[in-house]
Amino acid sequence: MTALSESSLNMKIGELSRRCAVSIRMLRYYEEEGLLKPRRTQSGFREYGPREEQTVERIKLLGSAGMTLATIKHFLPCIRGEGHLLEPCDELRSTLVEQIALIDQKTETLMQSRKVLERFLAEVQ
Amino acid sequence: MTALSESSLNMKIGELSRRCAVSIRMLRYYEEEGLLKPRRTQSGFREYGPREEQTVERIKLLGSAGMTLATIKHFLPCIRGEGHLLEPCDELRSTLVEQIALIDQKTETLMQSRKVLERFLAEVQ
DNA sequence: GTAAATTATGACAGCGCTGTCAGAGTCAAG
DNA sequence: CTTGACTCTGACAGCGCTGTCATAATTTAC
Repeated sequence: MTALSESSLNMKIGELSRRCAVSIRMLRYYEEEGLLKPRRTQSGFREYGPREEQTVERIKLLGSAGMTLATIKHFLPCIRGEGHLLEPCDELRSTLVEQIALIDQKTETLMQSRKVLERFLAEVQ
Repeated sequence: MTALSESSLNMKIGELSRRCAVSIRMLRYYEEEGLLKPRRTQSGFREYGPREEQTVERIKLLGSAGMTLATIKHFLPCIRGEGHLLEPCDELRSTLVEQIALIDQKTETLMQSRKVLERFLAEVQ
């Protein structure tokens, strides 16, 4: 029987992987890095529930914002619900500001690079 | 006598490093990757001239545009003078277009990330 | 009961540089 | 000739993931 339970209360890693579109490798890696702590069956298989699924979604969200797992791990406890923040944690606030500044800096670098390339391109025409 | 020749015709790696502000490690790496082929003294020391210095400058320029050394290596022969392109090489043209598209894509990703972070930040306030 | 699918752990590789360290030879100045 | 500065080669480490492979145990399906 293929496991396709809707609100899977105890998925094994394969199903969570499918549902979250995150590779099994990465799910194990999240655990390795301390972002996920699934229960285990007697035989040692990982068991994930909705809570873990939610955590993975949060990780994906923050990850898509360019945060490293280490940073995400740090602030995972500050996050709740559908991406809403829990504690008005000052540290989180300043980290967010830093991250944004970092992004702006990277963007600036990319714009510089683009200029250089455009200049080259203009010369090849 | 500290070597500070103006138009150094045969600099050793240390001087080129200073003049180009590129680490010795990287100069050797450029060579390893086939971007630079300095002469050698009898004892095996690398000797660089203005030509090599110019090459390094080009590498820096293209590198600042986000190109990998492999890509730079590929098109180094197409470049001349102060960053002016030599052969109106079609391949170079399309590579430049690709690189620009890549940059735009990265920029787009960064903007997405920024949005996510901004949204978070707004919620912490 | 047996084969196929799934899981477990651990380790190695790769991206594209970049630093650093070790061991040895070379060059310059005093 | 000795010392210190410089160079040589080769190799390992790290960034932050991410894939993959090997070996073994477990579970599932027929």
